[in-house]
Amino acid sequence: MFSSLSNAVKNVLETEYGIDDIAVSWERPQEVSHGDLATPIALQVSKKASKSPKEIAEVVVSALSKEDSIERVEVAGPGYVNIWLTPAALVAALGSTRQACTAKVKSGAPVIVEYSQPNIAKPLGAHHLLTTLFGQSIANIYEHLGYEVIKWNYMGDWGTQFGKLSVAVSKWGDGRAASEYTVDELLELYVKFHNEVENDDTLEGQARAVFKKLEDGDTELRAFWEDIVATTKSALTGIYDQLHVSFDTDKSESFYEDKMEPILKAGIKAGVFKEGEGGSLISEFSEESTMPPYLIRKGDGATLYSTRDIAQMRYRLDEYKPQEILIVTDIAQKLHFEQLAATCVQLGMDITGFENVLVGRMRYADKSMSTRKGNVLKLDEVLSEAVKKAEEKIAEHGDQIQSDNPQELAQMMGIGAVAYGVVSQNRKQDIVFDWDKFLSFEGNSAPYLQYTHARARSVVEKAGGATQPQKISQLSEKERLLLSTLLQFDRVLEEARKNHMPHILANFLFELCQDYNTFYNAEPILKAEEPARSLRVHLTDLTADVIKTGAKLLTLSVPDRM
RNA sequence: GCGCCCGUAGCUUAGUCCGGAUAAAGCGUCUGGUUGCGGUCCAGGAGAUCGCAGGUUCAAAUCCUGCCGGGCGCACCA
Repeated sequence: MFSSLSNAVKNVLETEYGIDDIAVSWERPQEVSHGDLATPIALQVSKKASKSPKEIAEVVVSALSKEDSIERVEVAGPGYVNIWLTPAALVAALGSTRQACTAKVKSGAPVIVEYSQPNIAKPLGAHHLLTTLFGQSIANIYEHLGYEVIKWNYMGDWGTQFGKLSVAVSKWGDGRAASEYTVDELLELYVKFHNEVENDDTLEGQARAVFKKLEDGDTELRAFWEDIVATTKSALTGIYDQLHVSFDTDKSESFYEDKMEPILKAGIKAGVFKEGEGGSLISEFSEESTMPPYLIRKGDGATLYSTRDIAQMRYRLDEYKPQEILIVTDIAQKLHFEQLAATCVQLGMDITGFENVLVGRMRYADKSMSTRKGNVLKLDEVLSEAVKKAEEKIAEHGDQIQSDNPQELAQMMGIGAVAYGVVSQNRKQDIVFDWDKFLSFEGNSAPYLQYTHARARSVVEKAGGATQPQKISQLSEKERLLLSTLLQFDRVLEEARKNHMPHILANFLFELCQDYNTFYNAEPILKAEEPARSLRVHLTDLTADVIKTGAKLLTLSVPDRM
């Protein structure tokens, strides 16, 4: 429907003013009194057409007034065109919203989404929430819209940190086999290593030497490494399950162990990799770029994350021929990925589909989080605290709770509140960790969405199910508002996908809940006369479906009863 | 030093890419609303020189320049 209106506007602009290269944007007016749809197109083309905005708007209005779906259209303010659609057109258009609740059939080249990136031998920290949840949501939205998605967890399972851990275990461990240590114990040893460096400055060198040995194929170290990887992966699984996070592959740093040599050879041969200080290998960039040189190989011949990232880019392009590669990382890594991209281009790779999707950093109010210092807030602690708070909340409401399974509900609310706190915010924003914020249960929060969903489902159930409304000739103000919000759903999904911004979807769902609750309080549903009753039940049913669909894409579950 | 990001009601944020109507919400605060389809809800009030100063424009939170404040990055960690 929107596209037919857009075409009508485009046609008249072309015939009247010869303007044929403008995209017509539709907005949802802030005020109900401004109609269902509005476009500032007349203001935008005013200069090009050398006519006043109002004059152009009049022309657009007269063209649009011939459209069947339009009840009323007028010029407003400085030159806006405001449109009121007919009730029949509005109700008919709900079909596209209903369709948007079902995942589309997948087709086309795959989209690789890389996110979470935990380090082996370390527990997930609260700060991993950002890349993990934004990545998962972005992947979910792509998948829902019919893209073939490869969800990729690229774990830090290689590198000098392994040398450090090996040194720490042999120096300060209690003699147990490597597989016997828990992740938390491994973290303690890792932290101890960094503390001891202050007393013994040979430790760093030892760690590097041990990693070099591992990389050269030492079988004992290899077995040690495998034990640690297995321990960490099994610990991660539980926490990912709670967050509704899952992956299609976890090909990690070690996977590229044997894929770096060809890259290094080719890069040297092509003259892209040059000798740097101390026998190292670097790539350099043009002066205009202002980027510092990129270290590809260390002076001692050992590889780096940059070496593996180049090999990984090559591998992904060759193996999957993806249309997009989205790597979700925090903003501190921006320079690294710019250098990576420039280096890949120098090596002749076509990386047009690559984007480093940046998320903000999470900080505590006072100290910055650093695994090396051990002052990390562990994610499992955050989650269990959230569930505990939800349990208290449920107990407070006692008799009003209708859920059959309060424990499951506490999980949904607690984990949901934390996840919503992350995913409802612009991903580029830094987040200062604050318990009150993460355990918010009122207002713009996961439980608000969950409550509204349960309420709507309950109404539909009491109505005996929803049916297609017939012969709607008029709409109340609240019905119209809810309806036009519901109609935004498919466009919101596309916008969230295109910009890799899940919070656009979260904001929409919140607004939908507000509009539904306003409607619910203003109009009787079950006691209304036909045909209003069937329309209202239908709107209620669709609202519930949209909330459930959208929430799921954001990793949130919503209960039918609570 | 060079580069990047951020600065919007008391607090937390949306809006900035692509300039347009009276800057939009949540929390907090004040006043109201349930013999009712689920009150974890709803209606309303107060609360903002959009960090500061210039510039471009018919029109600037949005674009440009400078400054201030906060954060981050800048080769042998990832």
